[in-house]
Amino acid sequence: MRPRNAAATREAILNSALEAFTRAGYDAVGVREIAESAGVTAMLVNRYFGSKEGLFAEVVEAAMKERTVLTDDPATLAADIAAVLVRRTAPDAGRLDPFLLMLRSAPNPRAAEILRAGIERHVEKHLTDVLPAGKNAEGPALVLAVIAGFWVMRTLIGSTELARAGEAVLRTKLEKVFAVLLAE
Amino acid sequence: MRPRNAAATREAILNSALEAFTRAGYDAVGVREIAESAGVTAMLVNRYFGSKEGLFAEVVEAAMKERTVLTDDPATLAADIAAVLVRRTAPDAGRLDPFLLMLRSAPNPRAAEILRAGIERHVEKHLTDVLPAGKNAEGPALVLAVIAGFWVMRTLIGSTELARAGEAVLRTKLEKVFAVLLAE
DNA sequence: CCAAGAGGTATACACCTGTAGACTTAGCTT
DNA sequence: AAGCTAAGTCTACAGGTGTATACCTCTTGG
Repeated sequence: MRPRNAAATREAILNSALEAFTRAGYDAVGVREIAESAGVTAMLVNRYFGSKEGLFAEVVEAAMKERTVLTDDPATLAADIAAVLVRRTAPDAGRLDPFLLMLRSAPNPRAAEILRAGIERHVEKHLTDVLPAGKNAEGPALVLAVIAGFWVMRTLIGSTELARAGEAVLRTKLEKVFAVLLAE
Repeated sequence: MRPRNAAATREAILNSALEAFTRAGYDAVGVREIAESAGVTAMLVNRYFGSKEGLFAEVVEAAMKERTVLTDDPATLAADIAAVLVRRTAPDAGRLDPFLLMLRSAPNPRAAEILRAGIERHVEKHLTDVLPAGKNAEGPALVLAVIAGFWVMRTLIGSTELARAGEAVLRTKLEKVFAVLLAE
């Protein structure tokens, strides 16, 4: 049994859940699995978060609230996004990115709705704030789409072509794409 | 009981499976569900396809073999892809696209591997063939990534920004992106 | 000192999962 | 008409799902 510390236990469950949901996706993870890896019984999860869905909602909120590593300078934004993206999706990179959480959980409609809300409230908003307030309203959304797609093909699917391609080439091409999308 | 026609029954199962896997993804669909909607017992699925995984493999093969509607003219390729993509992801469009099959099933690693093979053997290859044989080897893979990402955000997640944006704007921006990626 | 309540566990339910093995029946062939 | 085989079904298993109810036990406050 865990030492009786509600706050710490909650945090432990939240961490286990983030790891599990990101690794396998909402549907493929059971609450028992999450609970066990937090050193706790399954029922405690429901006591603290109401339900599996409630737990997921908190995980998403926590994952998206963390500031993304981006410049505040619109001029280097495209290059910055491209560089971070290529590095984070590299075959040897640690696999704990909010995008993976999203892509692996999105097939479940309830999870998808939670994710949509989180993205628009945090990620998309953050991107919009950095950009000069112009009339390019769909720019950030399209940038996110490209990022998501790159994650899908490079890590979920494991495209051999994207694995073989040099990182420099990918960075260059993606930078051009982001530049096009972020241009007013 | 179905009339005893092995070929027709096989086809019926295959069609039901394509529909179900595309609508809900590999993990969220049970063989009983597929069998029932084909007017058949669950065990017949395994008799014909060996296992759920075997069935999925045949579904993917069939779905990807169908020729994609693309010009053979490299000059209008970018515009063509953009137009088809925006139309097929429209909120009122019928939802039976191989990309949905892929995105909803990719979280399962075994399914992902099957999908990767299918994509590289059919879709990616088709795209490569249309392009002028240049040294832009990662072009087609990146185009697929953008398409996949757009599908994710517009239909799986349901981004309100991408729903609000006019189709013409989306088409224009995507065309520019594809042009960048397909350029040598 | 001991009772109250918070933190955590145990048991159970109703249902679904993929698939193995034994069984039945329809339809063609002789 | 009979019989054989392909086509299809039935039953069952071993395990997993989320979660509701009831229970236990440690810690703290009076």
